[in-house]
Amino acid sequence: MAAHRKTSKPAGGPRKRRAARVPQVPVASPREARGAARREAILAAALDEFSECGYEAARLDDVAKRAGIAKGTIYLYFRDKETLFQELIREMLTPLVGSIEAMGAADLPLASIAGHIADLFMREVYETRRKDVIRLMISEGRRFPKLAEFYYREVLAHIVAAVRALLARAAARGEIAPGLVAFPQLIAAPGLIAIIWNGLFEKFDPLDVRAMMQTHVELLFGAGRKP
Amino acid sequence: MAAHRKTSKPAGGPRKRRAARVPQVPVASPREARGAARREAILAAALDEFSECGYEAARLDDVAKRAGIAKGTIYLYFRDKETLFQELIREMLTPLVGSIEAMGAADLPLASIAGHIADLFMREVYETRRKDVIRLMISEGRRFPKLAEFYYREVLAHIVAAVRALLARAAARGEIAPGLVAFPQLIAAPGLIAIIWNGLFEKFDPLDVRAMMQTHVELLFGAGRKP
Amino acid sequence: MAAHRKTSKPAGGPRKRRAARVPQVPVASPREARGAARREAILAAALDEFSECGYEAARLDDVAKRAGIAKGTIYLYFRDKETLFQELIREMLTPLVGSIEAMGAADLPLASIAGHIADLFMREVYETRRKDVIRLMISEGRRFPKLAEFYYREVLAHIVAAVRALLARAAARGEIAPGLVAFPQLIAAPGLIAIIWNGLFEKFDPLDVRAMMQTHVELLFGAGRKP
Amino acid sequence: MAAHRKTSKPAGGPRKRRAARVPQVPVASPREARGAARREAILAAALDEFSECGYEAARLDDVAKRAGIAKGTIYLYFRDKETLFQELIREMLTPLVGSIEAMGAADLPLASIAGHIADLFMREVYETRRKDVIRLMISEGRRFPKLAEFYYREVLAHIVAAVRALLARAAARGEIAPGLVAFPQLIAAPGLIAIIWNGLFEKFDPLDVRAMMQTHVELLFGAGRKP
DNA sequence: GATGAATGAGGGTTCATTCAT
DNA sequence: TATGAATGAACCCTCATTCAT
Repeated sequence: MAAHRKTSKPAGGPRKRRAARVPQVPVASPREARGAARREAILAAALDEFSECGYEAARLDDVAKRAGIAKGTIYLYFRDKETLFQELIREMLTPLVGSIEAMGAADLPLASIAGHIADLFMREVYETRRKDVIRLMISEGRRFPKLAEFYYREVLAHIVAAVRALLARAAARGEIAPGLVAFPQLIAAPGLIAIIWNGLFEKFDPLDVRAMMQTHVELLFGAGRKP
Repeated sequence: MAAHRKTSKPAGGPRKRRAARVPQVPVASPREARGAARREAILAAALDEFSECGYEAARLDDVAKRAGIAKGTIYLYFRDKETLFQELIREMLTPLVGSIEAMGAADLPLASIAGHIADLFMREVYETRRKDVIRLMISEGRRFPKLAEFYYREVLAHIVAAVRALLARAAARGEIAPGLVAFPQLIAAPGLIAIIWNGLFEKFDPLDVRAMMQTHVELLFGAGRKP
Repeated sequence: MAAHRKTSKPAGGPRKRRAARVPQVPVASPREARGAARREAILAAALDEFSECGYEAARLDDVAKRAGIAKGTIYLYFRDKETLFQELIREMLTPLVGSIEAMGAADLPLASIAGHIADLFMREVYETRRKDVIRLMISEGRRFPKLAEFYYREVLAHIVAAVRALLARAAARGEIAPGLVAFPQLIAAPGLIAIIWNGLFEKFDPLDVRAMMQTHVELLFGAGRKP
Repeated sequence: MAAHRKTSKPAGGPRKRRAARVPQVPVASPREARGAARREAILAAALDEFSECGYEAARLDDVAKRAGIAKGTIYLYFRDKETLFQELIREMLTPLVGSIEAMGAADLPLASIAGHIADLFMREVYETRRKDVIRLMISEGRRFPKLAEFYYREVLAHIVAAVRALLARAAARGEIAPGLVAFPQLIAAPGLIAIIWNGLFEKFDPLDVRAMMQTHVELLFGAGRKP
C-alpha cells in the first residue's frame, strides 16, 4: 500500500530548517525523507520485477529502471540482491500480523467473525500487492531458508496461534468440528489456492475468489447442508 | 545409404531364443533401452536439481553430475534447458489424469470415495516425486505460460471436470452443500497447502498431512458437528 | 526521473570560457570522449583479431585482451560478435566512397588521372588497415549476406558507377577500348589480387604492388606497345 | 569433376574374384574401391559444406550427413577436420597444374593461345567445383600457412613460371608490353575477381564472366584500340 | 570397417557488483 | 549521495573427437 507510491514527493512539509536532529521514527530530516522515499521506490520496483520474473531471473538493472534511478544506487540502500529480496518480503508481510492477532483475541461467535476474516483477506491481501509477496514467498521461499524461518516465526506462527485460539474457543462452544483446531491451515488454504490459481490460470479459467471464500466460510459451519 | 536406418530392427531372425529376459512391454533393443534409461536418469537428476534450486538457478552442469553423465549428453536427449524442464513436468503429470477421471465416473456415495481420493493424493502425489513436480509447477508456472496452459488443459481441466461431476451428483443426493459444486478447488486446496507448507516449514513445524486430509474429508460432510 | 537524461547537455551557460581546449569537432564531454575512445580501441582490436583468425575463429576474449579491457565491456558498445564485425566493416569502408566519387566526376584525360587512382588505392587502401577490411569482406562476405548487400549498395555500386562514368568519357575520347566500359572490375582487379597475393604468399614470393599497379595502368593505355 | 560422383558405384567390373593383389594404382580390390569411393564421397561432401559455411563454421556432422555416412566414419579416412580440409584443397588443385604447364611450353603467338587460356579457365575452373576450392583457398588460406605454402610451391609457382615463360617469349616477339612479364598475376587477376564478385554479389549484380574474360584478352593485345 | 552415443573443453553472452567521477 | 561504465565469474550450448558395440 503505502509502500507503493512510485515517486512519492516529500510531502511539502518542513523543508528549509535542517530538522534539528530528530532522532527516531517520526518526521525525519528532508535528507532522510528523501532517502526513505528512494528506498520505498526501490522496494516497489523490486516487487514489480521479482513478481514478474522471479528472483533469479529478475535483473537489478530493470529494478533500477523501474525505480527511475541508476543501478548503483540500489547498493546504497541494500547490501545486495538477496538482501533486497528478503527485506522486501519482510517489510510487506510484517504489518499483516497485527490485524490478525487482534481478530484472534475477539471472543465472539465464530460465525460472526468468519466473514470478517474472509473480508480481511480480500481487502488486505488478495486485492493488494501483498498477494504478490505471498506468491513470491511460495515460489522462492525454499531457496531462502532464513527468510522462510523468519516468515514462519514472525508471521505465520503468530497467525497460526491466533487462529488456533479462535478455533479452540469456537470448538468449545460447539460451533465447529473440534478436529479443525489442529489444522488452522485448513482455514487459510482456499485463500492461498486463490492466489496460486489466478496467478497461473486466470487467462483460461478465472476463479471468482470472493465467491469461493464465501462458500468456504459456509462450509466451515455446515451452512446449507441438511440438518 | 544403408548406413542410415535410424531404428534398424534386428531383422526378424532369431528372436525367441534371445528373449530369455524380455524386460518390459515394447521389445526395446539394448541400445534403445540404454538410451531410455539415460533419459530417465537425466529426468530424475533434473527433478532433483530443479526442485532444489528452481528453474533459473539450476545448473545443467549439476544435473549432469547428478545423472553421472557429461554435460553434453543432456543435449542428446533434450533440446535445451527449457525443454528438459517442460518435458519433465509433462511426463510426470500426465499419467495422473487417468486415475482421477476413473474416480470421477464412479456413482457412489461421496462419503465412500472421499477417503479414497484423499488416499490417492497421498499415495500418488504426496509420497511421490510428483509432489515436487507440482511444487515446481506452482513456483515456476507463471514464467512458462505454455506449460501452464498445457497443465491446465491436459491435467487440471480433466481433474476439475471429474471432481465437479462427482460433487454435482453428491449435491443432488444432498450429501454436500450445493455451493461446493462451483469450486472443486476447495476440495484440492488442503493437498496443495500441505505440499507448500511442508516444503517451506517442515523443519520448524511439520504438518501431519494424512491427519489433515482426514480432517478435511470429515469437514466436507459435517462429521462431528450437528450435536 | 531527473536522473535519467541520457545526454544531458551542459545547459547553455558559460560555454566559451571553458572551451580553452576544445578537442575535436562535436564538443564531446570527457565521458563521451572516453566512450568513443573505448569504442575505437575495441574496433581496432577486433580488426586485428578478425584479420588474424577470421570471423568464426576469432575469440572475443582475445579481442578484449588486445583492447586492454574486460570481455564484458565489449557488450557495452556492440550488441554481439556479429554486430561488432559488421560495424567494423561498415565504418571502415564507408568513408572511402567519397574520394572515389570525386575522382569519377573529374573530366580529364584518363591518362592524367589513372596514376592518381592507383596512388589513391595505395595510400588509402593498400597501405592502410582498410586492406584488411577488404580482405575480411572477401573472406567472410558470403556468410553475411546483409553485409555483402550493404557493401555492394553503399560502397561498390558507387565506385562502379563512378569508374564507369570515367571510362565512358575516356572511351568516347578514344583513350581506351570501349569494351572496358562494361567491366570496371577489370580496373580494380589488380588491386584486389595484390591484397590477396601478399596476404597469402608474401613470405614466399612478395609482390611489388606499386610496380604492378604501374604496369597495370600502362597496360590500360597500351603504353610501351605499338612499336 | 571426377571427385564429385556422390555415390559412385564400383562400376560393374571384376566383383567375384578377390583381385589377386594388384599392387599399385589401377583397378583396386573391391574393398579398396569401396574405401576410395567413400573417401571421394566425403571429400565431395566436405567441399559442399566448407564452401557453404567456411572452414570454422562447417560441422563434420553435416559433412557426414551430406556424404550419407556416420560421423565417426570420417575419422577412418582423415585424421581430423584440418587434414580433411587440406587434403580436399590439395587434391582438387594439383591436377590443374599439368594443363597449364603444357600450355606454357607451347611456342605460338600469344594471340593464338590467349583465348585458349581464357577458355581453359572457364571450363576447368570457373564452371567447376574448383572455383569453390579457389574461393576457399582465398578465404581460409591465411590461417593454414602450411596449406598456403603447399599451394604456392606445388601449384602457383608452376603456373607463374609457365605463364612467365609464355609472356617472356611474347614480349621478345613484341606482342605484349615487356613490363607484363614481371607480373603474371595481371593475367590471372580477372579470373579471380570473377570468382570473388559472383560469389558475393551475383544476386544484386551478376557479372558476365565469359564476356569479361574476352575483354580482358583483347585488352592485353590492345585490340580495339586506335592504332 | 562402420556406427553414433558420449565426452568435455571452449566460447558467446549475461548480470551482480564495484568504483572513479 | 548518485551515477553508470567497467568488470569477470558463471552458465548455456556447440561440436570435434573418441570408443564400445
